[in-house]
Amino acid sequence: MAQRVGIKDVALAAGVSVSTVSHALSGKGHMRAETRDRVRAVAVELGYTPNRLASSLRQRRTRVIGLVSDSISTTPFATRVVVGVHEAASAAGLQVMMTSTHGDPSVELASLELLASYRVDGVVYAKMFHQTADVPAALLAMPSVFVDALPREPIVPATVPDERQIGRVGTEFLLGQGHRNIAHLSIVHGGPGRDGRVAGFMDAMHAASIENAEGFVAYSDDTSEAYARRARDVLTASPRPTAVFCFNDRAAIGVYHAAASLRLRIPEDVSVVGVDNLELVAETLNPGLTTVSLPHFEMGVWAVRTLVKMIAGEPFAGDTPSVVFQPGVLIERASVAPPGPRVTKT
Amino acid sequence: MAQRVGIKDVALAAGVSVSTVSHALSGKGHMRAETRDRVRAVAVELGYTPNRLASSLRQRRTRVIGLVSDSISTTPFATRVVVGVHEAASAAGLQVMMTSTHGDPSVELASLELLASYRVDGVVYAKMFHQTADVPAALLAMPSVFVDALPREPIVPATVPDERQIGRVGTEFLLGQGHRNIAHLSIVHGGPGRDGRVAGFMDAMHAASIENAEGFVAYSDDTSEAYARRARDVLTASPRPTAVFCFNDRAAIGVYHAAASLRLRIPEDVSVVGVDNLELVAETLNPGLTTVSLPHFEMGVWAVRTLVKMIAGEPFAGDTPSVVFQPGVLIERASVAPPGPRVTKT
DNA sequence: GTAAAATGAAAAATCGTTTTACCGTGTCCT
DNA sequence: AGGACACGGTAAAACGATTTTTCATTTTAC
Repeated sequence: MAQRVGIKDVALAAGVSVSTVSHALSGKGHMRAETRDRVRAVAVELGYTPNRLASSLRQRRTRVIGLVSDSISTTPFATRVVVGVHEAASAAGLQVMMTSTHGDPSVELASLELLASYRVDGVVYAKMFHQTADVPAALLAMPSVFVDALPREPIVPATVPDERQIGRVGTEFLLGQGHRNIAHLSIVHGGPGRDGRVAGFMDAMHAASIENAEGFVAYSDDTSEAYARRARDVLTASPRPTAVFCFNDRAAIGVYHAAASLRLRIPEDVSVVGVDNLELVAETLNPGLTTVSLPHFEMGVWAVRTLVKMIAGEPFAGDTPSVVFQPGVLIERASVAPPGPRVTKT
Repeated sequence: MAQRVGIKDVALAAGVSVSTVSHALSGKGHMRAETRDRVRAVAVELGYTPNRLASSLRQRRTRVIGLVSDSISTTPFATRVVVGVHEAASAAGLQVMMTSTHGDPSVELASLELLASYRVDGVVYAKMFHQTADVPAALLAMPSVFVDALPREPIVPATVPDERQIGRVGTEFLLGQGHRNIAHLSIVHGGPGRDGRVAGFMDAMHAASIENAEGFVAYSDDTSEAYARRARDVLTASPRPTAVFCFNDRAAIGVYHAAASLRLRIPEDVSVVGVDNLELVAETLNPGLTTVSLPHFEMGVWAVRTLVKMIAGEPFAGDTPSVVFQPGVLIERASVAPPGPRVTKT
């Protein structure tokens, strides 16, 4: 009882050699089915628990992947990536070792070295918002994938949200409901997310032959209060927009507050669409917020799937595209109605 | 370049034996400082990365702990536990391997066996809401701690929220603001969380010499809509309560909706206090929700700290209390004001 | 009937560390 | 003088598996 039972004990009890036990359990070498079954029976009877340390040491693979993220939960997005990674890893028979770096490069380096010392089979390198990032040298020593970040040099596969499509989808939904005078409430300090969504907004507006769409874009700081102030400007413009497409759900909160203070009803007087699909927010708002969900879960899944391929086969070769853009999908709730004086709430 | 550099290569390059390298790097055996430094220098020069698999195999400890949870993110609480566990683990020089069981006992068993095969030094067993749970047999083989769950038999240390204190704190805050007619909106199907908070509510009311506090408790299903309906009943009672203490933030949302539909202002006409401190919700609501935060982060931290002690010393002995109750803390926002006709908004 | 090939299982090497035992040499103590 | 002990270091034995090699039997082929 003192020691755990090992392959050696099983061998002894079954009256065979340790190599035979190893083969029997892994089903590798050829052997009589009778022997195999007997060995396996003895193993479960003895309560044998394999030692993955020994196994990994010998096989030079651990079936563990690393996940280094600059945050595991300061935003719900990070959490979704984490969940996606875990689910896909679990499906592939992999465990994950997660480290959080708080965006500190020295912590990040330490994390990567730590993961290397555990000999993880690969690492998912995730950022918590869409950006361009350098590839840490330590990453090149092992299979790795970027998530929500574009490597400055295309030496590592990456996946990011298709911001332009996201901007288009949100806008097109409003256009489809008959809106023509649509404002876009965006942010002043922005990266690929901001630019892509603005571009997508323009795409959709132009495709609907609406001129001068640039004029409908307003820029704000990224806090609810700033959004609320800026939204007030937008909603007091003349002619007043019948719908607002927001950079994110926080901006949408700002619009709700501004609308409340202006005694405008949502969606009767103004429709609003967000981006993020923060469930807690979208469902807390009254009425529920229609919003475009960001593909963080999907990015996490994609990341470990391509990591698995890289681990198995050629390291980041041929058919693996360098970067894949994941689409967002529109989640309909109750914050959008056709424009016009008629109230269309069911 | 083909192979990673190991302790052997360092030994060769430094002209010493592998045992000497091992001692030099770990600082264990006695040796001339000069030798030690030279070996270390060679190690960094060669870019030596220790192999924790080999080290763990030999030392019979991995510096990895397992975290098995029935969910990693279906609620923000689970996420907070995860963060607490990671932070405390990182501070103690431990890595964590997390598995999600979706509450399925067979998955749970598989998870525990998997973690055992990786020879984790211990495991944190977390549930996503306060409950009493059986101790899986597989857990007994290694140091382990329960989080947000009381083991049916006291053979494993555990930590849970101090529900009674939480109920008391929320209620006392309202009493302190001068409220006397306080309703408690609770849930019909409940476990320790429900009972504890109701008891805490009673405690506070009785301590304020308010009779018949039971009469102020209303029970609802745990959905926003049900809460809203029940809250309507509560807010149309006569005399109308001047404040509502809610079982959780979702119930508070229901109160907000009911208040809106009854044209009651918060906090001027009715004050509300929640429990959970779901930041996204509390800050989205208008006005911001005053609520009692649940100690999930702290429970995660406590769990790995006591796990560390168990791993180091005597397995769950003497001074370790069997279960510790973590207090909640009141987070003040804008949903509470003194009662009475006067508007006291600053 | 014998050589060659296939089979089933055991023995030995290996993965990269840590740890124990040990070996000289020199110092200190009694 | 002689034992104990510190020092600085090395060799070798673990740790618990997998994989390669070896070896003794059968089977198959001619």
